[in-house]
Amino acid sequence: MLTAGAMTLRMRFAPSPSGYLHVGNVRSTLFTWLWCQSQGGRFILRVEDTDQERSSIDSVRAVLDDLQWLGLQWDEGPEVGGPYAPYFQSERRAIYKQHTEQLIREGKAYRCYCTKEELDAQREALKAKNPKANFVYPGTCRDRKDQPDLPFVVRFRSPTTGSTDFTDRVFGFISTPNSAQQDFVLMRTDGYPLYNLAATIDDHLMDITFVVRGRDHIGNTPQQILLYRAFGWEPPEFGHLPMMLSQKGEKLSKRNADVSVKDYRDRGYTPMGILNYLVRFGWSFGDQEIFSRQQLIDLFNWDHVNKGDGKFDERKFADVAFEQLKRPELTPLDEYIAYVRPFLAARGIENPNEDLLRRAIPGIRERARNLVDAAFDLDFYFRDPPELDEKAKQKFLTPAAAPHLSALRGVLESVSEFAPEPLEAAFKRWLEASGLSLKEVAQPARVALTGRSASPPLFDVMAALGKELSLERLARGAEIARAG
RNA sequence: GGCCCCGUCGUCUAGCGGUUAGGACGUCGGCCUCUCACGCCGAUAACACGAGUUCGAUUCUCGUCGGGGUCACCA
Repeated sequence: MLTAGAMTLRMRFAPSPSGYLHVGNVRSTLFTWLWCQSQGGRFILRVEDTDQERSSIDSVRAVLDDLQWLGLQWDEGPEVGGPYAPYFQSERRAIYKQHTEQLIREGKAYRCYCTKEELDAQREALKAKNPKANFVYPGTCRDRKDQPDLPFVVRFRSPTTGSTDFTDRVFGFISTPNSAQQDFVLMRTDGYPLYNLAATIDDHLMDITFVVRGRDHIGNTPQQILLYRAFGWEPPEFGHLPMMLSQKGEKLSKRNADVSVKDYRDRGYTPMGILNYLVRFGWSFGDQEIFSRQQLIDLFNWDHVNKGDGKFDERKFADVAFEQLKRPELTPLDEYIAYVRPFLAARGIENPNEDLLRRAIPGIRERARNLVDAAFDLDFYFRDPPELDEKAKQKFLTPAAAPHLSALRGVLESVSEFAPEPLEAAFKRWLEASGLSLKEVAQPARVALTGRSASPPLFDVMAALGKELSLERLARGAEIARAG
């Protein structure tokens, strides 16, 4: 139907910089980005900042930062430029004005002098008579003569018969009767374009071939198609995604700071942890749940995109994020280190010993569900002496345990290779000779070494800490235990 | 209310006429174990309802009910 084939795929993400980037936006962007990656398409970022009241430069910055952190880099747009610049709609006003004037000249749009107040009054009057009535602009100014001295908005002259149809990549054929359409506003009194006008003009001028966005835009699509036709342009393909609802089933909004990318980043989720959860929301690949970035690029397709809305599940999200963090093939050691560094810094550990960090991370991988936890789990390795948990101290660093710790220190002093196996062997020999059980000694030793009653396996901890630190901590633990 | 869309365990989902309706999260048991975890085993729980079509419907059609989106000089 639409021109395809030889034409290069060009897709876009067009955020309005009026708040944090939330997970719903990210999912649309992710699907867009993935499809561009796999099809060799171009991914364009366009900032829809035509609403001066709501847009802010800080929000632009936040959106760009979040996208880059997630690894959803755009090929054209702010910072990287491109052949269709500028990519900020606020800098394209002349273009919208020119196109609007063209529509007016051709009689496809007209100036409307009704004020907001007048319209609001009409709407209220109607509602007063019949609360369920649907107010539509009555077309008051459709054929009104120009009033050079009055402020005006520009309205589109919508058809009243027939229907506007399109075939959605996800939802299939969607037909909307034009009788349900009204003369929607294209340009405000202040000369700024409204969303449908600006998006349509830019999508065409920027050669966008495939528009992917949330289902909340389905109602805008007929209006935009009407505009494409009015300009004599060919509409792109459209693909709408089902809604991502909050846990409670409400629409996600930018005011919901608790579902913003920034928030999950602060909570210690990695980019792939976030993307992996989001990609499975509305898309599936059989029973597979966990994917690498490259797998996603290779496997993503539109055949398995669902239509049904869904509710966001915090616990499932946490689990997917954990799964990504846990597996070394998904988060290699070097990446893990880079990710966890800021969280260690937040705990006051600014320059952790690199070797120690490398040795310690394998032991905490399977128990840290996120990077906040990881930094906590790693903490005792780098703090000397380790922070001592009061309860653990009282329970295990008792006078009775003191001689055991001293003895253990002596035993380990003679171990030359500080690796888990030799350590365990030496430990067990000593237990056998002294008639002690591992259970009796393990917890006091753990508290001495880590300051806590829960940690990775003892021998792994000692191996990671190394001989010097291990002996030092056992000695100190024995001292504390003796003092009771 | 108009227009549009959707409907499989509590949640994300597999299924594309014949299945003991599968997986994952969660929850509840158990195993493993030096602690905490990881892991493993098991249990729990779903085709909204009603008519058709068909030898046979979770699957196709229609209706009902339910849910959602949208109807701005926001995007």
